Amino acid sequence: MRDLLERWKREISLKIEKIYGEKVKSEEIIIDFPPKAELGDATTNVSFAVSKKTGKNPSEIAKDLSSLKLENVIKIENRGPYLNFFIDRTKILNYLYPFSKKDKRRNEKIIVEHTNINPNKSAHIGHLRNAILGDTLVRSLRFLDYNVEVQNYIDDTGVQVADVVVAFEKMLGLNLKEVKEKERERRDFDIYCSEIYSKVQKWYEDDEKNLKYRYETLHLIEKGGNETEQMAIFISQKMVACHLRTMFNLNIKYNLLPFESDILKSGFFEECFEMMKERGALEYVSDEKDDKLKGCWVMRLSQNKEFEGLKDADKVFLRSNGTATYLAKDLSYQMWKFGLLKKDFHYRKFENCPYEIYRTSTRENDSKGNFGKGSKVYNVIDVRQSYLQKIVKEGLRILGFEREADSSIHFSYEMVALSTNFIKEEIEKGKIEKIDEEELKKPFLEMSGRKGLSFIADHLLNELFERAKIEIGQREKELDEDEKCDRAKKIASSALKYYILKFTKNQIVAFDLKSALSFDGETGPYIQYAGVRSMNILRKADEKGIDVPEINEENIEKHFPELDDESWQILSLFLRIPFVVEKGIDNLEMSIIARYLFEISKSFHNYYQKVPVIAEENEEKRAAKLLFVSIFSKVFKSVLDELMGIEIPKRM
RNA sequence: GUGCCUGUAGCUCAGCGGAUAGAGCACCUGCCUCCUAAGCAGGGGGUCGUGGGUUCAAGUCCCGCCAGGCACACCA
Repeated sequence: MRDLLERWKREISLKIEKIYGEKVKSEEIIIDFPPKAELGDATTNVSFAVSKKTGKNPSEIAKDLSSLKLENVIKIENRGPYLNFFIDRTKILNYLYPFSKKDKRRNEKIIVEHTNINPNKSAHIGHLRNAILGDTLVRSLRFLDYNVEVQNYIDDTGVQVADVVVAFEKMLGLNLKEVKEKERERRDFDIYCSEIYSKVQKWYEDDEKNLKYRYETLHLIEKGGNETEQMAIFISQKMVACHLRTMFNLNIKYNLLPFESDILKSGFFEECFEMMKERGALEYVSDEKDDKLKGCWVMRLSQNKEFEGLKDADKVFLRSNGTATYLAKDLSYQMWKFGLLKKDFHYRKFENCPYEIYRTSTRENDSKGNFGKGSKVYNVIDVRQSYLQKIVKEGLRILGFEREADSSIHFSYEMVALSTNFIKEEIEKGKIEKIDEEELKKPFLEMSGRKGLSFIADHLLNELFERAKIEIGQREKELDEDEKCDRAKKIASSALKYYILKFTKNQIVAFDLKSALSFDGETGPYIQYAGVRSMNILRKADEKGIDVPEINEENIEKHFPELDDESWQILSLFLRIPFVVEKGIDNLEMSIIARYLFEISKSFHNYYQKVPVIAEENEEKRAAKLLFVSIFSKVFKSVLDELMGIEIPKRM
């Protein structure tokens, strides 16, 4: 399709030169899609550009240009200043998905990092937004035939996990064996850990003396070779397994789990630190100086225009106690992703996962792998970390890695907050503790683990699942449990994904349970239902012994001249798929893709209502319609799956 | 203080400088003997926060203002 449009542009450019003697380069010509289907399959407003050069009336120009002859175009209509193109329907198979995948993009590897949930808490709806946006980006890139590696970074060091260990060992007095038993008892181990993590925070507040356990524990974990370290490893592994399971339920998968502890042990930081020093990018704040940063190695950014006006433009890289800051770890990791470090991890399979996934390792006998070395890196991280992402990028630039700095893309999006209406309902149900009245006057509140303001991903998915089961039960009384669960799972997952994806990235999602649980209107199930309806028609045809023409060029040439406009208009929407996906990626706006799929569904529902297929009396026309439905069904199903990981249930 | 984001229908939100400003929800009216209504058709409902500017054309671009949110740690 893209090649075809390029050829059109060249033709249009030549024609303009021939008529007016003015040159409008083919790159300047924009071929777009008209706002309404009856206006054709493609459109251009090139007349305005010509008008600018010649001073002629744009509508006149459009009229002159409508005499063009373009490849596979059956009719060109001028409507006011616009030129509308109507494509030869019998040629659609050349441009329809599955497209001939001949792009030369395979050599390039793109790395997408998303999800990144700390292994001390359960996934909440904020993490869902991250994972769903990240996964849709990954799917879109793969759809356009890019080679993509998905990484889910695990921050298993630092106080987060240590606090859970303190909770088990010191607050609850459990040893490793007992913790393992606890894990076997509770399938929702992540939720249990979140709970005790929150309790241990209070435990610290109640008696400051308890804080000493945090540092003792941190020290023991760092030193290694003891049961405390073993417990920390056990907890983070199990937590990660829980997170992977939650995301797997949404059809979201990863290729590699880089563990922060491995980054530290592999010496990435030291290598990066040396390079930074060599480039003179770091400055040591000497102990003699009366500076609050004395004893630290800092990145001086105050001279940098980008960072003007900051309160404090010096970022600590190495703390005065000799440990690396988040910035330092992140920069080292980012460098590794681009293959800029000499050092590399070892790799081994991560067990406890329903599909094949690797984790980083520092064990000498684990294998070498072909991870990292990307040419472009997308980091899916919410907008609150923009500042740090900017510094990481600047770090690459300072080190002279201009290309890598430019190829480091922060996919930033707004947070998920809780709508106060929802919070009020939860307070009434006793699920959330009472909070300040003043706070409740705002439209939404940021989630906070400390205040207990959060909504757990698995709980939401469960509510959706149960609701779907009820709806299914109302429609089909005698359905076996397995089939019912399978359908409910697909419906719940799509409802959740669409709910998140329909928002643009800069819009704060003020989470509201009622709209999240909706299956009507602009929702995932609505989209799935369009697919189900197309299958219903085909099934009915089969039951009645009506022949559905096979999808091939011969049949299309034979039947499509009989095709009604309504059918064609839906197929015409399919022609835009690669352009829509590309636009989504260029703008990092996944809602474009989601809403486009909703638009297609809407046209099909409309068609289903308006156009009888099986009941069509004219056999020729019926064959054409059935061929259309068959194409719709196939393409729609594969596009939904590939772009959003949404599967269509057998029936709804 | 500096920077980023948001402001469009009662509510939640779409709207890459171009065709009559849209969708979903909510409300009202119709449509199940039909390819199952998780659907369809129709209706009411808008000074696109505000004041300037650029343009043949501005909800969209530029500047100012107002209102909300976020970020700027030896936390990640």
